[in-house]
Amino acid sequence: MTVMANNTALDEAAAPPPDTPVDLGPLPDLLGYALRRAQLAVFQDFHHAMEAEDIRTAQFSVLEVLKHNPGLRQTQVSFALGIKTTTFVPLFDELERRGLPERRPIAGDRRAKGLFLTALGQATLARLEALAATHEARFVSRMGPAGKAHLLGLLHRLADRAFDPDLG
Amino acid sequence: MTVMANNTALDEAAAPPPDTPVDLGPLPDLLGYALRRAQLAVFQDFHHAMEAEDIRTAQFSVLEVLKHNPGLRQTQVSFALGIKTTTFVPLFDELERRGLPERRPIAGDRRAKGLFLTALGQATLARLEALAATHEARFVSRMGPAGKAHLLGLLHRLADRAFDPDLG
DNA sequence: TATTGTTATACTCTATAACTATA
DNA sequence: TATAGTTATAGAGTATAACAATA
Repeated sequence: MTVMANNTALDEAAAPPPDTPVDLGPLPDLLGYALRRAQLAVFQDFHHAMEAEDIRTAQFSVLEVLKHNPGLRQTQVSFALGIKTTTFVPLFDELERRGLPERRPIAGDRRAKGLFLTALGQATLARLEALAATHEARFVSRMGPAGKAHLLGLLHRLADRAFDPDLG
Repeated sequence: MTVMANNTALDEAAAPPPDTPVDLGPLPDLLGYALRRAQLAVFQDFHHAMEAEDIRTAQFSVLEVLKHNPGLRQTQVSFALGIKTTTFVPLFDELERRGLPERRPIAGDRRAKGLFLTALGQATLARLEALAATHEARFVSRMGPAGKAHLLGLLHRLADRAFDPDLG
């Protein structure tokens, strides 16, 4: 613990020199802080990898869900990804404007719309998946496949409410 | 892999029933996706835990840094936490309005300001730390202290550029 | 000239309310 | 009455540009 001789009640206080290393206190030992730093690093690398294709994480997730579940309704896609429907609309509008997915009417319910990848969307997603795989490999190389598997398991324990002891 | 009989070019396409389980494809195996889900769960619990004190993660981080580094300049605090100075200003304004930290002039540089916790800020932070400890324990109970230590190590490998093999 | 702090602006993500057209 | 999709709005976080005061 550093001596805190500067923390006085003086009107004018001496400050540490500008390049003093900063003590982050308990933050590095908090799961939330470590998760935020790791997520920022991974997402920044993802965005950098996808720069040429101009695709962000939420957009990539939507395209993947449409690939694996063609015809889903907007509410189903947004719920599955934890995106509010009000957020989903402009996100999908932009993708549709670029011709990657499209809305189609659904027989039997004129309120709802089925979402599908276009041929262009399928071809684009194939390129995105290759970029994502390279991106992923960059981080897996830091811990090995076993480390990644262990990490995914631990992250799942954090994200899944079923592991909350308060919920039985 | 599900048969994708619905992915036709028909104007009107049949949709899966509304409660069909959604196939997330490769997303659950991607580190970024798992990190985002875990971070959302942990941050939501943090915000719930801090609801009575009306403190968010970035605010808590700033208060902790001031506790451990009284007198730091704004640029030093924001740089250490990865917050832009333009974001930091209104964030700190709000905390100062509530009387938790304060800006003081620095002897020798009339441009800069030293940041300090007030007595109220110190007392408040003590309560926040107790709430944060309870919050943290909720998640540690899902994996044990060894699991947390392992997780922090893996997250550090993701966040720290020093582990990037491309950088030597 | 460069730095500290600040204001202004904009874009993304998130959250809420309210509206339409259908069911 | 409820649901699918949408619009509008507002709050946070993030990013850039520009400015005043000072070094």
